[in-house]
Amino acid sequence: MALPKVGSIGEYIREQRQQAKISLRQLAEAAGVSNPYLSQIERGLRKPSAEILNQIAKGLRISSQALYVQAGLIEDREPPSDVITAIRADTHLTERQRQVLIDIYESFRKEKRAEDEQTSQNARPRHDSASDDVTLPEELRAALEPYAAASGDDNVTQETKEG
Amino acid sequence: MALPKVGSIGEYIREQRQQAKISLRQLAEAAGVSNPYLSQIERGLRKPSAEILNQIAKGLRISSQALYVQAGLIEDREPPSDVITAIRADTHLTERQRQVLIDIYESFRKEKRAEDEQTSQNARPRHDSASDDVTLPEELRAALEPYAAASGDDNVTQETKEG
DNA sequence: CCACTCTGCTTGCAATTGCAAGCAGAGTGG
DNA sequence: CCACTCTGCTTGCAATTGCAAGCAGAGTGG
Repeated sequence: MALPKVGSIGEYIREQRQQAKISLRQLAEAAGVSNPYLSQIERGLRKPSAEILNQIAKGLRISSQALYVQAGLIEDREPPSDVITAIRADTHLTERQRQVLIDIYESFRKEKRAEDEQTSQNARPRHDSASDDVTLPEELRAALEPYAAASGDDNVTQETKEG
Repeated sequence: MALPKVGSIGEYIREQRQQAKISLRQLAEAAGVSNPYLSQIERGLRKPSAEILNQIAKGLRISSQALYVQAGLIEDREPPSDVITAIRADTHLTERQRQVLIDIYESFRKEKRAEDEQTSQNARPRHDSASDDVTLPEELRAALEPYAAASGDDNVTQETKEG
């Protein structure tokens, strides 16, 4: 169960190569690997490094991802459906930024939920403003205050608020 | 230019690990590799196989793709902002909430990029305190003002900025 | 001080990768 | 038939991976 089917990567490469009507040696050259090695990879006798895999994908002009998925190295297209998952997976953010985004998102969710409940039965006092209101709970307002409140100064305070 | 920087995969792993506040041995165990090997990978002395890379990604609970991109094994042609996709697809948010989240996210991205350029020179750990400044550009501060600053005013603007 | 437990790193070695060289079979053309 | 050129495969070996064992330093607690 652990390994999807590591061996099948070779078969897959061979299939793709034959479909492209190119010889083993041709692909080997295009991919920058030796032909014996490619032969062994296709037959499952060798476990190519990620780099080699990538070069082969280039040589085949197929998506590297397709190859990695076949190799069981990528979970087959992680569904980005979940906002939190996407945020967590986003390497372009700092951990702190991630946390803030998630906090905001969750507060939005809570708020929206409460709002939805209101439409059926009256639960909470609500702002007059009809559709567009976006409120943040107190804790989050506090968290955002440094950014939203300060208007005159560009330099955000260096105050460290731990934990 | 083509290759981002193959060696940086190790640094990237180390960064992610330290950000997650786990020790080398802990990650090694979580990833199912030996601690000496992980040490060598992080320092760029070893070129891990695709499989190992995948396990490490799992251990770090980050996207395998992010790691492959870092390793220069995937062309990163994919929009790295699955976050935006996820936000757009989230039916539990109001349109206004979505817009705010996306705005914040994008400003974070800009900020992080600038920060990375700064720190790319020295491979040192960042500020010890995780208190990293999370700043928002002026336009965003303005956008958030109604929520963070004042609580009484309902008069949300009707201006629709079609994007 | 001493024992214990973390931290990451170094060493030495079996296992594996990756390739140069070469083999056998099929096809082409003189 | 013979020479040549494809096809993919096998062999043997240097280079590399990946790990068990162990080291040194820092921190904790008796």
